[in-house]
Amino acid sequence: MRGAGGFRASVYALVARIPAGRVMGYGHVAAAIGVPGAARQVGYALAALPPERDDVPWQRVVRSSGHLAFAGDPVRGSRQRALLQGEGVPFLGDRVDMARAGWIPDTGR
DNA sequence: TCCATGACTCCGC
DNA sequence: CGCGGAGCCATGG
Repeated sequence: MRGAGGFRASVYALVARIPAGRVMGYGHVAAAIGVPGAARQVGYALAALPPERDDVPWQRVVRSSGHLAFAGDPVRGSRQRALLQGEGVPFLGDRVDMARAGWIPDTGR
């Protein structure tokens, strides 16, 4: 899992650890699994996320700026925002309040 | 093994 | 503060 022969597996495992009401940036996730700069691959991994992995809260992964990845998508975009708000994620207009909703694995907070 | 793609990020204007 | 371009790295054909 983590690291060897499973970049995507590491992403799924970490995203699955994100508690409700919290979010992480793509770059943060990549760095957390040991591959800083691979933010695009995190999104790519979630894009390839199979239906079986419905246990992975992909909606809790947003951009470093706090804006949603699907901001321009009227279908998935609105759904992601609805899911996050339903979990109690603080929003600042159209973007997430990373200062409060941002979650770091090691801190456990 | 090489080439093309992409749910991103940083930097400059 | 918004827009555009270049850089990055893993995955699939």
